[in-house]
Amino acid sequence: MDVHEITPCCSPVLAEPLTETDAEELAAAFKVVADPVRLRLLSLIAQAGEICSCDLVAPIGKSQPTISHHMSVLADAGLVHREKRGKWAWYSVAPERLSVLRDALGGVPTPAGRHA
Amino acid sequence: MDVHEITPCCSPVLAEPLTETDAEELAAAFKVVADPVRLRLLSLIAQAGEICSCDLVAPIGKSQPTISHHMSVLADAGLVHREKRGKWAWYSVAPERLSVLRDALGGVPTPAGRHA
DNA sequence: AGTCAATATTGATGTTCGTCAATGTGACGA
DNA sequence: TCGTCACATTGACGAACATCAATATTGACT
Repeated sequence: MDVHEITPCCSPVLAEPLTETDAEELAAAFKVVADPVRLRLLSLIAQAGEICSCDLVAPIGKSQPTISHHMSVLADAGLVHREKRGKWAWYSVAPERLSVLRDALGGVPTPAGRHA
Repeated sequence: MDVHEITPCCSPVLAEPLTETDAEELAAAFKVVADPVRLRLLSLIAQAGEICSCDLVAPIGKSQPTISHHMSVLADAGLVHREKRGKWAWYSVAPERLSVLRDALGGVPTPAGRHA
């Protein structure tokens, strides 16, 4: 499956009416992140900058096929980059892709009062 | 790729290791938004400012119980406010809640220079 | 060649989730 | 009080998904 094309940038959920198709795509994109294992994988990869699958199985505590499956989901969604070097698969995050999701959640330029 | 502007420095997901519990919570939160019907509902409500259930069923094209179910999910997640007035239930969005999700995805509080 | 190590894929299983028909719960008006 | 309208809840069904054991594939090394 190629969930790759998620509408480049501008699907502010709160701004304009979502077509059924746009909603499907956006939902599919969020579904990728809506899993605890994948979130922890993203976290691990981000901190390492670059990491190989062999170092992902143990910290997560799931079987190797399960990790491989989740990494494929993340890679297919474009959230991580996969590079095979020798027998190892090295992963790194694709921040642009995360930004797409973030922007979809409220393209609102921050209500001007939210500074903290 | 034009990643020169990204600065993936400060997102909760990308910044510190997610505990298993934190990952569960975050995933649950994203799961709420990872549904096309709920996204369209959010979109409809946001544009109307305030809207009652009776005006949600037709545009979405699902049964009344289904809409009611999704609205409960959104309300339980705190993404919308529910106010019963007479027989009608009026809904409005809770933007703060969406911000939480957005921040989790790369919490840069809008760099103030990057406007679309 | 042959063997081992790392990762991907297959098949199967249990669970979660979206959906609807039917029914229940209040609220309003005659 | 009775009937109706708006919404919530229940129960059930099917599809999607996360997970693992087993197996396949690919790369490196001798």
